Amino acid sequence: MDTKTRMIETATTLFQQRGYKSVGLNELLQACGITKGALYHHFPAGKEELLIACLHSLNQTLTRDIELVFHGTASTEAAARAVIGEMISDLDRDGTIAGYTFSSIVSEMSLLSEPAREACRALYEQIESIFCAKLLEDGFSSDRASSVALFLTASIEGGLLLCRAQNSSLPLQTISNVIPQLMKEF
Amino acid sequence: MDTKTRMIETATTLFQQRGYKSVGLNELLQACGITKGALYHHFPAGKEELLIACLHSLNQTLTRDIELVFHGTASTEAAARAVIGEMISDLDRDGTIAGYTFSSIVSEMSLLSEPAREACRALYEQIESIFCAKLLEDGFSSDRASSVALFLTASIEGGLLLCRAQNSSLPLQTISNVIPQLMKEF
DNA sequence: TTCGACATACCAACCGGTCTGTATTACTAT
DNA sequence: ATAGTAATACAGACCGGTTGGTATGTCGAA
Repeated sequence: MDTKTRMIETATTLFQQRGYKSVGLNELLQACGITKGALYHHFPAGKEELLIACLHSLNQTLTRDIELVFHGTASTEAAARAVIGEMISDLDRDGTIAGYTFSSIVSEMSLLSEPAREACRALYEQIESIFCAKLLEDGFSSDRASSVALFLTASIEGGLLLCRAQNSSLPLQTISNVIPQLMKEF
Repeated sequence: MDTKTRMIETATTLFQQRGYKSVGLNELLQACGITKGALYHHFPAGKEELLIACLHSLNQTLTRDIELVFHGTASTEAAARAVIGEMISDLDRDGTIAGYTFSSIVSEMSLLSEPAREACRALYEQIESIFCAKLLEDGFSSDRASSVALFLTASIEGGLLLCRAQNSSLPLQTISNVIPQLMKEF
């Protein structure tokens, strides 16, 4: 794997786990096994440009991962619960959340960097659109599909925050169990 | 108002808006209109001790504010929507979210400081317990009440993240509209 | 005259970022 | 085919500014 890709992948995980400011440049470089020369060669604008690159990369990774799960499941409900299930087992195994969230980046950077905020917005939009497409397949109306998609995205991201605060995967488990109720047409 | 209280109130808002690391000590002192002497006089352990104090203070403020709304409304559904309504008008007025959330602190500090994580956990627990009590009043079973309370907390906090990313209050509006569905007994 | 409540000067460590040096690869002119 | 050159891909020393934190000084009230 080339240096640039390795940098992005390593940095993405660090940023997801601990946010932007908390991850120092030197620590980042050490984790990637590179030097400042390499960083500023590939990302002339420095740390923030790397962050944006990480968010774009995350967009593709996340899209691929989620769509993979979605194509293998029947309903949106089952798909959502499968996604949450993966998050739970990741969390129980590693003790930390990285793969599916970027809440730390959103909350920290939305007021600080407009490009970063925009990249986060696009990421959420992408996730919502995948949920939304599946909901339409399930026969939901366009309006309700987009509402429920947003609600799913929000509750999963919020659930992750609760997991972080409790240092446990139970909140996500509860979220997963309540989701069916949300899916009922009426 | 005495110095210590003023410090806590000012710092709380800053931490809520931008997280912990992003708020520099000097900036904090300037915003509070004090000097380092005062800070380290009242909080010998420094910045982190101040953060913990902010979280404890936030716990009381939030409890009071939410309970006030809850006592004035009939159902949990109406109460939750009223709380969200306040968040929306705050957001539309100030352009920034502070009063009801601490997601930036959770995601940034949960791995970094155990006391901070614990304080955040207690905060969420407190919020959930208020929702839960009202749900029990509404006749929900104990199990369902705590599940729904957690779900409400998560989706509101997640909705705030979406608002931050979109720089708009629309996500919370949608959340508010979908909540009734969640409340239906079945 | 002691003690709480600060103010202020100062500090080492660290921050993100720049600069210059160098090895390797790619291209090109003869 | 080969010598010359330019561009790429780093490495690592260095920089000014900022960080959180400390030590000492001041001053009014008890």
